[in-house]
Formats: sequence, C-alpha cells, structure tokens
Amino acid sequence: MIRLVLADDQALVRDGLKLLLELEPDIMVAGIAENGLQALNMAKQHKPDIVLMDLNMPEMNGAEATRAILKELPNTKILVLTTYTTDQWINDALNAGAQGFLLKDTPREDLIRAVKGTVEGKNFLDPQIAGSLLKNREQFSNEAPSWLNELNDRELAVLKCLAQGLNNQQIAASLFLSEGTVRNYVSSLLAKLEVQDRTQAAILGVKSGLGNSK
Amino acid sequence: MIRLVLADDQALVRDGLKLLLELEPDIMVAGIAENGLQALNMAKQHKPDIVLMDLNMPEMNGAEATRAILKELPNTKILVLTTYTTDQWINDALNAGAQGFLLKDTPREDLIRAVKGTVEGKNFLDPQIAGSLLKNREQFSNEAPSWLNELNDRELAVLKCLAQGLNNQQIAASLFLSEGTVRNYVSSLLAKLEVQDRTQAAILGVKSGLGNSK
DNA sequence: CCAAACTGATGACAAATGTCATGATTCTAG
DNA sequence: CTAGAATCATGACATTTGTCATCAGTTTGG
Repeated sequence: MIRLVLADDQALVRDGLKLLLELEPDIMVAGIAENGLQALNMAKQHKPDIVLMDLNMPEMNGAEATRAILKELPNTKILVLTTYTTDQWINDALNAGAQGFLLKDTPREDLIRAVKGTVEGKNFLDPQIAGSLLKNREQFSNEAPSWLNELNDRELAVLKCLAQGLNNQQIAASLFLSEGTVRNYVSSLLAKLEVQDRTQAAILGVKSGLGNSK
Repeated sequence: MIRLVLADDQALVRDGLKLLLELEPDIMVAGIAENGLQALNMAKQHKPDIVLMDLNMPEMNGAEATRAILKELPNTKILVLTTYTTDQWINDALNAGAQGFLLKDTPREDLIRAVKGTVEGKNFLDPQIAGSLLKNREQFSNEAPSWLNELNDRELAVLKCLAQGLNNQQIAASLFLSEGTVRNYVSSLLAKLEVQDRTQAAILGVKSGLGNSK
C-alpha cells in the first residue's frame, strides 16, 4: 500500500486527483495540502512514501517545500506535477531533489504508473520537460573525453587535483612529488589537452566529471 | 507519414519491431540495418525522420552511429532502444546527441507514442535511465550560488570569462578594459568568492552554470 | 644485454597572475 | 554643492605558472 500526500493550491485539481488516485486499490491519499507549508507539515505528520507536489503554490512554493521535506525525510519521493513546461521553478525543484516531473495533462494510467514507479526508485520525466535536462547535460559533460586515454596515471591524478582548484604546491604535497615535477606534469598535461593554462585544464576536468571523486 | 530507419543486430528484434511499427498507419519503415555502419548508410540514403537505434551492434555501435548520422543529417531524430539500463554506451549515445532512450521491454503503445513524440521534438527517457541523468545533474548545478548577489556587473562578467578559460588579456579585449583593470576585478572577485586563485573561481563559475551562455 | 619508455627531479627563465597604493572621472544622494 | 560611491586606470612588486634542457634511476620489450 502506497501512502501519498497531495499538494496543490487549486481545489478542483486537489479533489480530482484524490478521486483519480483512490480508484487505485493500493494507493492511499494520506493527506491533502493547499500550499507548500501545509505539504511540509503533512509530510512530517504522515511520513508518506511519496508526495505529489504542485510547483506554483502560495506560502511556500513546490521547490522550497521539496527541499524542506527532503531535509527532514530524505527517503520520501517527490513527484512534481506542473502545468507548464516553461515553469521557472522546474529548475529549482530539480535542484531541490525531486525524483520525477509530470505535466498535469498526463493521462490517469500514466500518472498511476509514475506514482508506483517513483516509489520504486525510478525517475519519470515528462518528455516535454526532459529536453531541458538533456540540453543542460550537453553543457557540462564533454562529448568525447578522448584525451582521458592519452593521459597516463600521473597526469590524470594531476588533472583531478587541478579540477579541485589546487595549486602546484598543494598538488605536490598531495601526490608526494616535488613542486617542480608537478610543474612538468602540468605542462605535459596542457599540451595533451591542447589548452593554454591550468584554468582551462581545470574547466575541462570539471566538465568531464573529475574533481568530484577523490 | 513518419519515415523511420530501424537498426538492430538481432534478426528477431528487427522483424518484430518492423511488424509492430507497421501496424501503425502513419509510420513507414523505410530501411532496416543490422549494424551501425548500415544504419548510417540507410540514413544517408533514405533521410528518415527518425532512427530507432540499438546500442550494442557490431561494425559500429549505436553511439558512434548516432554521432555519425547527426553529423551528416542534424535534423534526424535518434531514439535509442537498449536492453539494459546499465549499458555503458548509454552515456556515449547521450553525448552523441540521441533525443530519447527506451528499454526494449517498453510496451508497444509507449513505443509508438515515443516515436511520434520524438519526431515532434520531445524527449522520451525511460524512467530507469532518467535517474543517472538526474544524479549527474546534481554534481554540477550548485544549489545556492549565494555569492551571485554580492558580485557587481563587472565582476560577474569577468567571472563568466574566467569560467570560459580566458586569460586577463583576453578578458580585457572582450570587455574593452585595460588588462590592469581586469586584474583588479579578478582580485576583488577572488576575495568575494573566498577563493585563492582564478582557477578556483573558474571552477565555481563552471559548476554554477556560467561559462556556457555568452 | 640494450635501447626505449617511464618516472621523478633540478635549475633557469619568461610570462602571467594577484595585491596594493593611488589617481582621475562620473554619478548620485544628502 | 559636496561627500562618497562606482568605474576605470597605472605602476610597482612578489608570487605563481609554464617551458625547456638536462639528468638519473627503473622497468620493459626485443
């Protein structure tokens, strides 16, 4: 049995969704909220498996509420239901840690599938919304980190350090090398990456996902 | 009428998909390929609206084929059909520019919907695959770039340049300032961001999404 | 065994970077 | 009007960075 909290500022939508969801035998609407603040309180009170969250709400918007709920109850799943794909808060909600995004014109069967799937850890993204995610991604992860192969272990280690913003002295300490040696590795690194200086190398590293994993 | 090219190395899958797709009156299977190379040729020959692409294929895998096709025919949509969510090539295909990702156990109706939606520019991501995208995103876009408010226009402009890897001279040229002035702005920037050098500032900038938009 | 590659190191040098003090304009609020 | 901002600029200076030539062990493949 899936326990669910519903948050939307429009009464009609709330009531409609409630009916729609309770047609499903293994879904139980544990609480209904009219704004983000109520959603947070409902979540704390009922500890639901999943929260269906509207974005545009008074008091506390969906993104803020998502962040607040996840801070208290990190295992709760948040499925965002929004009206417009251009909603400026989609990005916020994404960052706040929402697990899924649906448009309100999603057919009932899809909504039910998304609710159940989200509880199981899947991530449902409406096709109209997914585009921005894909584009965003392109900005960051480079198409072909082909140079990863050209770099030897040391150079790769140095690049990781660069991507973390260390200077030569810190890198030397970190890798137990002399500073001069580090300078040499940085130098050959720059040549292989075909960049002009450590900053450009660091940017490449960050964009390729280095610099996060120690 | 949607013209479609199908690429999969398994005969059964090819035949099954062909039958399944042609049940739909407004979809026409223009070509069938057994590997990536054939897919590329088929695409060049038939100029389809969309290519259904398997990832694991001999000769040229799906990701490479995707990249090759998009290079020649940038308006073609590529919908990837894969068997496993852990497929190591998913990332490659994503970077190669595929517009959608489905698992092969997707029901027929969803497949049809995805094909039509993808042609219309939507992005269908299987819920099991979308997760990695969301996680990836978390690494990069910082939740609260609070310092963004503390920076004035010039400093922000300089930070953008830093995030693009420009040196002081290039920044000066770009913003029509003297190099010395740029050095001053960089200096105050570093203080406000509480970092030690331009590399660390650039990393912050990149992680916050600057450095992409001019 | 020997050449080649790899790894780590030094010193010297030019260029880029970061910090500071200081000035000149211009704009704005009291 | 005037003090104080914001903006742009200089020059001087110490430090960091990047490049190069060179050297010395160690490993490895032929």
